[in-house]
Amino acid sequence: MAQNEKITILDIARRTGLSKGTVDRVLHHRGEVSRRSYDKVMAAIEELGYEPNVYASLLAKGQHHLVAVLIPSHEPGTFWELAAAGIDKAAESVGTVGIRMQHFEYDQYDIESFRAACARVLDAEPSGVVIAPLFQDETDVFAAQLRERGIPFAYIDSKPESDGYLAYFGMPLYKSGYLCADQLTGGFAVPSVLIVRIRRDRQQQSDPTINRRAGFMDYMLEHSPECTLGNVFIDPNDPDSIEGALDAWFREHPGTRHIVMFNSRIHLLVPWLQHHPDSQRRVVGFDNLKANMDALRDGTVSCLIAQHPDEQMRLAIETLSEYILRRKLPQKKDNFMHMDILTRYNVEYY
Amino acid sequence: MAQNEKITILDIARRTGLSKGTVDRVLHHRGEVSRRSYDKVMAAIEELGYEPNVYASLLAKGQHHLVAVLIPSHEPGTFWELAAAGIDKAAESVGTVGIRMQHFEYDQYDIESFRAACARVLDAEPSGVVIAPLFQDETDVFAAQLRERGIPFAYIDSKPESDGYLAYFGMPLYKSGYLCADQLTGGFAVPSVLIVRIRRDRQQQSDPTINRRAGFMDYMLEHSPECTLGNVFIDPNDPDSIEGALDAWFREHPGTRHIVMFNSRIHLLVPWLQHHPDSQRRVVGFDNLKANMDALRDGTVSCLIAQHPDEQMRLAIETLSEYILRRKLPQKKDNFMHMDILTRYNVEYY
DNA sequence: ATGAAAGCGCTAACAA
DNA sequence: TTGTTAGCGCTTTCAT
Repeated sequence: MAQNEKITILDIARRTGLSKGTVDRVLHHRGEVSRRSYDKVMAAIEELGYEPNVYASLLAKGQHHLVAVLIPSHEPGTFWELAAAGIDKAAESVGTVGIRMQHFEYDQYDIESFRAACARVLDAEPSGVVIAPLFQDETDVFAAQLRERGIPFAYIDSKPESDGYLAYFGMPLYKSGYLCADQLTGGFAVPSVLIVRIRRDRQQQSDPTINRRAGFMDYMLEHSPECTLGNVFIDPNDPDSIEGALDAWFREHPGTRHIVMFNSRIHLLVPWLQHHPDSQRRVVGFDNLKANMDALRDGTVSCLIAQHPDEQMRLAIETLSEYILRRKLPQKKDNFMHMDILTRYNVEYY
Repeated sequence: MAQNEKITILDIARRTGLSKGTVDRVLHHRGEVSRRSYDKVMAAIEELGYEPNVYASLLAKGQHHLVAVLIPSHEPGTFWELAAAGIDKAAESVGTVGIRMQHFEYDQYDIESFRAACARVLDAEPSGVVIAPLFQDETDVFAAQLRERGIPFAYIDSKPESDGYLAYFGMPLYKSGYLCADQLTGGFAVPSVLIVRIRRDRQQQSDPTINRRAGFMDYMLEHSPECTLGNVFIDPNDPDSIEGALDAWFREHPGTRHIVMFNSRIHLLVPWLQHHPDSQRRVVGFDNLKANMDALRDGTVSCLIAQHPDEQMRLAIETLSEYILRRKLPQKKDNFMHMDILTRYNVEYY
């Protein structure tokens, strides 16, 4: 792969009878070069098989790039905390190549804070940015601004409809719902399933789980058409209401043995589940939050579908780095990532 | 994390009243330095928070390190082909930091070829080596030779009892058997299970799956104590014998619905399974070989337990690189890696 | 449009 | 034991 002989710009300068300076100019397409010289240099590069020495280049320009990461603020124990952890991992691997990272957080329930964070990102003049987009329209606006400035960007977790991004890393949502249904039912027909959902108040905030729910529904339709699907809405900030809501539902439908949630909050059900044990019950949720994994370990939750958000972050950052440093485009633009099935028997090393 | 000011060896030379040369000497512990100077330099380094500039270093010494990878030869479609793929991935990430990779293959059924490969590795004078050890004793011998020469090494997939390695990356074998049993039975008691094994002829070749089998047995004992476990041995090179062996077994035990293999060869059963369809059957195997994943997709195999051997390889190489370049020890020496559960609903993006 | 030359931070050979 | 110095290959002024 790598050339064994080390051809330097000096070699190609000599070969063409030009100087290092001119060679450098054509190498970086920064004009001020006669057509004739340009061609000669290109020919020599081709002929000699020149490959730039990255270290020398980096050393000489002493330049450090900045990659900005724009994600919802990550309180401990939340999904975004996991993603944030990926920043540090990535920093380790690309930090050595002259890329620094800075993260900018916003309140996922406050569109204004998102706008403000975008502005701060632009002020920092990054060479690239990773975006976890929760507000569709605002993200499009921001993406346009980035494009205007020629700043490459990548999405993680989800992505808006608009194009122009360098890469996307995330879970295939529809299929995750399908997989979830299979794990919940084991492939057998079941009489009824309880879907627990978060009550979202107001706002254009799109529900990120609709696609997942659709996949789930389709699986059930195909494999368990007789199944009754019940919905219960809870308020994550009011534990009592959760107990109440579940009590109410089970009073009506005591036979339900299958419970599912499509977001990362399955851990909210743990208290109720523990007060009402049922060895025949199956509970499936999403994402490897600590609280969720604990519930898996003690058997309260049967299965979790997870996706290593830190890996997605790392990949996004590395892809961006490759592009920034060497203008290398990713192999695939849309990278749908593997969905991990977690049970009590394989959580340990996750 | 990263220092914002760039402290160079010149800074610390000035600070201590010494020269760059001396600073460099203490930085690389290459003696010829008075105790007094040494201390002063160390103090200054600490104080100023000096961090070496990797590019400058790499540029100056123009040296490229070699990491040797010693694995069984990887015919297409085998487990080791997957591991080998990780070499290229790692090459991408550490290649930019002055580390090249070279792999040395051996015949996993021929101890002599292993010895020969070891010799070739030593000849190449690598700065580090990754070993996939299949021959316990010979590996120990080789490890000793490496230690003698001060060459760091890491194991992947499995590791011998002896110490002295830098790191290990692999699957927790015993637990993988346990997990496998859970996936096979779904947690329910089952009447009988057929275990298909590879007939190994002669040689001290340790069976890499014994631990896995032990984990499996223990699970069954706990959850399905009444279960009958049958063993059938097949010869991977003789497809006809496979059909014959299975036919024979099922003639005697027509009620068996659970089949498992503890190595990566579950795909060998596909022809037989397809000729004898049974929608109630569950078949579980290991490793994400293409043939296995195909069988998963078409429903012949129910579940695969996999481990991304390419990731293990990548991690081993990166860990070695960190050590070679910066003498940085890995956080954990023994890295038991996550076991992935693959079903037809989540193979697609694996 | 092109060339010359001064670094970037570190290494290593050579002097002292 | 320590200091000096000439590169490593590339970038970037500043002349020309």
